[in-house]
Amino acid sequence: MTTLRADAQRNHDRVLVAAAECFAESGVDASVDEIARRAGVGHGTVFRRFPTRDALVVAVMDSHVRELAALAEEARAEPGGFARFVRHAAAAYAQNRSLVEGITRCRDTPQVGELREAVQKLVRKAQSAGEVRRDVTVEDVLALIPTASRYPDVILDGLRPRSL
Amino acid sequence: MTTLRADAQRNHDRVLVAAAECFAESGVDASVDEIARRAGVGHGTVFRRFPTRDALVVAVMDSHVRELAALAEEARAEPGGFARFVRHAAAAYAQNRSLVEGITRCRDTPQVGELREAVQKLVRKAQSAGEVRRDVTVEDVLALIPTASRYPDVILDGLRPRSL
DNA sequence: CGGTAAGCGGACTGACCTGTCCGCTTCTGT
DNA sequence: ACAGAAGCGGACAGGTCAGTCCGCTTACCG
Repeated sequence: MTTLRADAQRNHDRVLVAAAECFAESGVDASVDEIARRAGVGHGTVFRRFPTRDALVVAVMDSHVRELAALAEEARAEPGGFARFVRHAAAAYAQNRSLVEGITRCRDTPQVGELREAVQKLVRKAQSAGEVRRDVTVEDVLALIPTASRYPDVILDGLRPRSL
Repeated sequence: MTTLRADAQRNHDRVLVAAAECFAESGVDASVDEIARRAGVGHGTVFRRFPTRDALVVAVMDSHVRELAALAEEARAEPGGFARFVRHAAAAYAQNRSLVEGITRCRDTPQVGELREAVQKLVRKAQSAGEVRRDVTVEDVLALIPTASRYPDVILDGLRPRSL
């Protein structure tokens, strides 16, 4: 990929920012027209950089997913990091309504794969420490985060081993 | 409202059945055309009975909501009925993907009001019996049922008072 | 059985959306 | 400063969907 012309690069960035805002506000189905308007470009310009709307969704989710993965990575270093991660991730979901559907839609991208891996390690560590039920999987944790954004304590309690 | 002509009544019922099926299979955004096709009528007929798509959604949700309310009513009679209700409602949600968004969209209908009331009583009783956290509200329970359709144990455990 | 009101359904409208295309503009290397 | 490449954006095509309308059909009642 040869370098972009300066104006093209600027528009590229503007589109990405505008798309992230639109998705967060109006959900992941925000129209390309709306995004282009907010970015101050024609919608043809959006399609030149991102050949389909889906490509744009993937591009926007990319950075969000990376952040979550980094969060999981960090949390693994601290004791009790699992709960911290769940709370942080839940807060991110609470602030951005596009994350649930957006990340679901990007399930098969390598970035989400890395996120899964990071959370996997975190879960295993927490299980070894007796902080989390043995039968809980990464998928379970990722699936539960949206609910945890409203009910963190219910979810965290529910994930702890029962003190029989 | 004068009584309908026989054929009109039959079509009305067919549309309702078809709509319930389409919503369950394709989600609550299934198109009127699809519903009309399945019902074997023209889509003009659908719009004559249900002036907007939303009215159709409300009509379909109505019976589902009534069932859930009846379930809550029943459960109140039995000991441990709360968990039973949550599991049953969760199962209903699991089988019908339209319930989550459908019921959310009908939040302000009197039927959902009755459901809320029935669940309210059930929750209070369960709290008196020490089966459910004191700080849990009806809204919380209704909001958690979709998650409970995938993770009943996590949710039920999370709703129990902590044995400190 | 025949008149008539009720009902039917498909053609039509207008809004909205994704994705393409091409004449015009702007940047950039020399 | 200039030529040519890179980029721009709005017009356009093609699709879907909700909702309307009206000429034709069908059920009902006397």
